[in-house]
Amino acid sequence: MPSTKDQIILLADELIRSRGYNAFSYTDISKPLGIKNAAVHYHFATKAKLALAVVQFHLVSIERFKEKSEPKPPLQRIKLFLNFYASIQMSGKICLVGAFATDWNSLPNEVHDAMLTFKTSLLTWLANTLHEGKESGSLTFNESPETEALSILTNIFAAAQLARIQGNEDFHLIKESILHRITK
Amino acid sequence: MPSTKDQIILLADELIRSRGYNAFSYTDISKPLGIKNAAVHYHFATKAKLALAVVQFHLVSIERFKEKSEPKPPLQRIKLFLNFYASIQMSGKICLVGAFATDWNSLPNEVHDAMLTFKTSLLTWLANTLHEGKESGSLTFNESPETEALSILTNIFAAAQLARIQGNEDFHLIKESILHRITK
DNA sequence: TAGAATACTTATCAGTTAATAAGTATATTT
DNA sequence: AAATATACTTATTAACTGATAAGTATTCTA
Repeated sequence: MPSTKDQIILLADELIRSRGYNAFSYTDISKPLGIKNAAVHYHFATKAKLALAVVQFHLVSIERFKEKSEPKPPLQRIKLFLNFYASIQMSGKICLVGAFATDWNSLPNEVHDAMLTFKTSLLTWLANTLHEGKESGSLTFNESPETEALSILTNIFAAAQLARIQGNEDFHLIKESILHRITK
Repeated sequence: MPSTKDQIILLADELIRSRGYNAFSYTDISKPLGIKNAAVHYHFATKAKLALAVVQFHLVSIERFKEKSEPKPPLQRIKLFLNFYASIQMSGKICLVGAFATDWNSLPNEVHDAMLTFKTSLLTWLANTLHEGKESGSLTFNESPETEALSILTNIFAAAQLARIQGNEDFHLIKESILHRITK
């Protein structure tokens, strides 16, 4: 069973990516976990520090994802990546990047810095994977790997946001068009 | 000089797209306008109704944009569209779609419905413009106009969000890659 | 086994939130 | 000129916010 601290982080992540950073309170954390408000403050003195812990949790998650997908060929890795976003979309959530971009100006510098690390980590991995796929001839695209990575990331995380407005048809159209673009 | 009601809408729009729906208060509206809290409530009884007015303002804006750009050829229209998003990005704001997607679950059905109209209006215009451009031979793309429209919209509005995390270099890379993709 | 660190609870707070009721000045209509 | 509608202000509220201080039970350590 995960520690209280980990449960708080997990729930905060859930809340940030389903309701938004400025739309959840310490009570939204403490009540479901059956603990008191002050217990949350014991683990995370401020809401900003809790937000930082959520980003750090994602940084660890992405590292695990990289390691897990490493043995697979580039196209398979990209598909895993896109399916990961599909699961986000299906659970009614959005990507951390989209969630924090909206509330950017209510977040402290530490969170800004951690989010930059997160974004860079994602884009670097995507660009490297695309590059490797092009070298080996399994992937095709016109732009540089870095630009194509940007295009894919913006496509997929915005698609999860768009899906909130209307169903998930658009999401899958976008997902498929990304795959068309890089496999043709 | 615009009416108080219009000034409230304009300022609310500014606040929603710079800080987020759940990060601004009635005081953030009343203070800069030199009026009292209750005056804002006089024009917009609830915060949700103010949000709805902001969406409706955008619906009118987009209609004006369509009319204004109508005489121009498809590629020029797309360029105007992308430049409009560039101005959003440069002013540190984000698209309404991105802003409300995050706070989606704190918004009432009326706003949801209006946002669906907004999204549909944007995508239909984009798809029609792309279609016209392909017919006349000025634009080229592999997917259907509807899918390409989805791809362009997600690219550009997510790019404005990404730009919050780090500079505006990525934004321009994405903007250029969209143009490459449809002009080649 | 004494002491200290860990993980909380109880109790409280000052500030902010959206919202409401009642009053007032000004402009418009009849 | 009287009546009415418009556009506010004054004053207040209950609920919630993130945060803190002080106390307590349990576990680990020397």
